[in-house]
Amino acid sequence: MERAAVTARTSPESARDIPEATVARLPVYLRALVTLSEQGTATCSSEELAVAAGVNSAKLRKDLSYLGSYGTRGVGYDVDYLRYQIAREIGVTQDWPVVIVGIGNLGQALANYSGFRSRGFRVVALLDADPARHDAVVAGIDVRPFADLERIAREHSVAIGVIATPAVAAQDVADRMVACGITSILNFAPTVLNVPAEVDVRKVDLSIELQILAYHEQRKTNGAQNGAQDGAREGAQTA
Amino acid sequence: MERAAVTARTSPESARDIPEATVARLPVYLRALVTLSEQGTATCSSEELAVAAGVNSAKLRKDLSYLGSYGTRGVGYDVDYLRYQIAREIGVTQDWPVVIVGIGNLGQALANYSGFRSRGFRVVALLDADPARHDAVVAGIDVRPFADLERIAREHSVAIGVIATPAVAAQDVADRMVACGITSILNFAPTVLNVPAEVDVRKVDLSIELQILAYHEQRKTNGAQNGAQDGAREGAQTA
DNA sequence: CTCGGTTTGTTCTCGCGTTCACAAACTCCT
DNA sequence: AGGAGTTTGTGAACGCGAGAACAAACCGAG
Repeated sequence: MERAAVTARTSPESARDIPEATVARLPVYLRALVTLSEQGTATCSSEELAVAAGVNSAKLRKDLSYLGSYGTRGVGYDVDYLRYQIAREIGVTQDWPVVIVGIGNLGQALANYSGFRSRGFRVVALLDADPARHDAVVAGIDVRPFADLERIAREHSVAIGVIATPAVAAQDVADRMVACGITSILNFAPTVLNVPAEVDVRKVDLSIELQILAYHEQRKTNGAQNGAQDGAREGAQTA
Repeated sequence: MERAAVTARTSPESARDIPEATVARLPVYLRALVTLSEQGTATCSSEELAVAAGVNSAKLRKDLSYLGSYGTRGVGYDVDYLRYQIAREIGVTQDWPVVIVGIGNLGQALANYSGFRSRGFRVVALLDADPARHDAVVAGIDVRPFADLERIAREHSVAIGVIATPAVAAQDVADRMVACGITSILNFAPTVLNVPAEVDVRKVDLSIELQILAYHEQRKTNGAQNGAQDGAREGAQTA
């Protein structure tokens, strides 16, 4: 993992240390470029792209500058060219194999998500620990026993796993994934995963997002008057 | 900071400016406290809670200090007391009514998510523009026409809406939500929403999360050599 | 009461990310 | 060819968040 000094300049243009905040925005730019391309737009300015991506144009330009100089001053960016460059930088010029574990409501929704294949990913297996689900076919893919994980991960060189199980099972699934060589995990289960440092985990948590909204919503509605909810909010001094 | 004179108040000035980064972590702490409470833990130190929440203990203490002084030096935090204080600060001591628009695979999964009610939210309506879905009952709730949004939003004083439609419909849905007085939107559609400044939008985007993972994954596997993607020219060293 | 051990709350410092502002570079028109 | 008008790429200032470190506060033992 120590590629600190080995950041060789083998590839001509690729920038070496892209800030994390920029990495998180590149997919947004990529999607905006795809949309522009489908609309027949050949070139766009940083201002146009920034509006389409919902960000500040100065931030956009700085983000793109980490990848290299792919624009033309006085003109803008070639949509298809920039789109390819960002896709290459992210690493989605061809598909990554992905396994989904936990084929409940959410897992089925994910399996049916059409954006997978069009955006650089391919679902190679659906796994579930519950034998009652093993007969099902979801999104054209057989649901297999969780025990098949190791074989499938090996056969397809799977590096990315998605966890859509209940919270109690998530840590076990993660452990097995790590043991099978998976080094990137997208976790939909509402729990904190414990994994080795070299494994990347991103979490998507519905209730956390809603609670963040609730916090701000409370501030808004309390601006004029406390309430809308109820009045039983006095400082209940327990203990 | 001993602002005891102020912290005794109820809502008005209890904690004015909580950093956004802290707000985003409060729900994580809340969940960890609920788990600890269910396990029968009465008190915990910042270190224990930090481990359970997956963060640094110094960060945890600083976050909690924005809410007030709810701990006891030399002892730690009373689990149930702190849990209540965080829930109150977030605003989930009672349920927020929520509408879900777009009852496809994802919308159904969200409607069935049991974490809603237990974490401060109550689904009051499921709406879909497709008449073919209007006969369905999902999670015990009738799927209604999208046109019912205004009536339902008014009757239930709905402030939070969830968009689970295809991307092309999302902006229209958002516009209608805003027109109905909804001021917080959780958007699962893969598109950028354009809303007035006073409306909060949070987006959850599967393919963006996966692409971020793919970027780091590419860096890991390309540790030594760059260009395993489009470059078969260079001997692919899969170390 | 005093003292030692423990844990919180807070201050300080540092690094990252955002934004402004502008020179460099390109096109188009005359 | 040259100048006017655009737009990119980037240096610099600024604000926020992360983490270390420490004084204050609390408990229990003697």
